[in-house]
Amino acid sequence: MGIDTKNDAITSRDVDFAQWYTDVCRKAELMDYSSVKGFIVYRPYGFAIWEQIQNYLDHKFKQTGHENVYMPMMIPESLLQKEKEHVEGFAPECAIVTIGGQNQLDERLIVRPTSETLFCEHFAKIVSSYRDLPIKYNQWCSVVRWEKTTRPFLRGSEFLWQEGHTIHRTKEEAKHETLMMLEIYKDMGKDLLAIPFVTGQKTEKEKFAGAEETYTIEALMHDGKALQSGTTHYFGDGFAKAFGITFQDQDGKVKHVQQTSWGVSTRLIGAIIMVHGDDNGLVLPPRVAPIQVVIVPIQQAKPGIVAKCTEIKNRLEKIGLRVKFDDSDRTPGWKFAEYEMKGIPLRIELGPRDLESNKVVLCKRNTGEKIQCKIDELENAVLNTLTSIHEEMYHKALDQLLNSIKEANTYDEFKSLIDKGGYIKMMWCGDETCENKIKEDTNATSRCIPFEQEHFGDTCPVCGKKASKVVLFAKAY
RNA sequence: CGGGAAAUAGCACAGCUUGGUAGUGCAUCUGGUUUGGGACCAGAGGGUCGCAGGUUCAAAUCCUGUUUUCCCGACCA
Repeated sequence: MGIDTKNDAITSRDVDFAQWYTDVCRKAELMDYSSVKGFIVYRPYGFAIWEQIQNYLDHKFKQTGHENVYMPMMIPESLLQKEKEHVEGFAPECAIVTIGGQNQLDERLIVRPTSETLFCEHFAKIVSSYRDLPIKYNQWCSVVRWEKTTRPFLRGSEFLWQEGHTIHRTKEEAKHETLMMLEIYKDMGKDLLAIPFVTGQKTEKEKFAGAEETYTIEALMHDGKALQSGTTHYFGDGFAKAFGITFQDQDGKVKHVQQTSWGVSTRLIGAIIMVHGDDNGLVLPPRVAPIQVVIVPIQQAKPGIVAKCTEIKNRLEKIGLRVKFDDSDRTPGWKFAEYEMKGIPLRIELGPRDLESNKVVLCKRNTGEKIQCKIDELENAVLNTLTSIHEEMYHKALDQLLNSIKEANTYDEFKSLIDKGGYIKMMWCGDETCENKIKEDTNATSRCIPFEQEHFGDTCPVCGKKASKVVLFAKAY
């Protein structure tokens, strides 16, 4: 009924994107707010998406020789302060414990905002020979950063993530690791999330506190804003020197290790929502969807309906699919709307008409398209449809990304383009003052120096000096 | 952290101006009829009004503080 619709409907994506996003987060039952600012409850359905991401990445990490470990949550203040740039980068957003039990602590403890320092302290203890290298660790955990403005999944005071930390014998090996992990993240976008990422290097201004080089995967949201979705860092020997991580090499000399770190977070859930979602709610790419297929019975009281649905569920589970059969006494219309809100990629409808003709209706979440399918051919049809849903979603997002990238040859052109959203590519002199000016004038930031470089000018449109690199700018979350 | 708005049942809101200890719709529960796009009828349960103080015979309502959320800036994954 109309009233029902009014209460359950979400804000239109193009009317108020921010409100739409919040509505989807809550109505798709991904999260709930807690009573502490910036800390959210990850509800089962939201957490299940994270678990899919974890499963995918954990497998890739292990395939590439990484081991999972767990570091403490608390960092002694003195430890965090060992690397100058690092502490300066994180100090403003640290939560600090000053009391333990009943007593004031002698040394304050920082709730980890990231674990570089803990890994470094540990590495220094366990490495002595080149034979000990490389060490490739990963940690799944949460970190705390006292953010001033928070939004579910996109920016929280606490968020879940993985952080990889590796140390290597040579610069080449560490750099290779840094780029290999970036490639794994990019592949994850394409294979799992159906999100195309632009990859490239961060400018000096935007790189990680303490890193020598930072690389990034950048995605484009439906509202035209960019989202940094993951980063990998090459540290060189900066941390190794600060923390004394040394080893004796084959030539007998004592050397510092070469180090990397890399991470993605639950922010990826925000990316999925904002890249794929629509006015009916969430739209999940099939491979990351906790439930890939939902079976909705029509007139389920009629003989044979429930039995046939159960049979279909079993057959689909047998080929490895995640399937839900909703035999609750809700009406079909209610179930359609509910599972669309939750973004389940494929719905199977089965009623008396279907039973009679030995067919089912497949309905694709991403397009709404309905397809008749013979029950005998169900397995292949479902697998193929899920595959094509993934491909359609990826290519739609890719088209949006590519169409959004505009070239600016003058600063005026840049300023008018940047307000329309998307990425703007522009020649850049390499000077941070130009980035700062752009930030001040337009609120846009440099997102990355893309790997795919081209040359369409000799000067930086902002300052007029010589320019050799193309940089992508955008307004970002 | 600055500027603005908000907080009353699971959700969305009304009540506040002019104090007299809550109301509507949806949701929930029970029974029945239904079922191909958020069903219908009948009945029932549920809140002390974000939190903490204050004023008052009396506070959802007035005052002070505080927390959280949303929007806009500055900061960041």
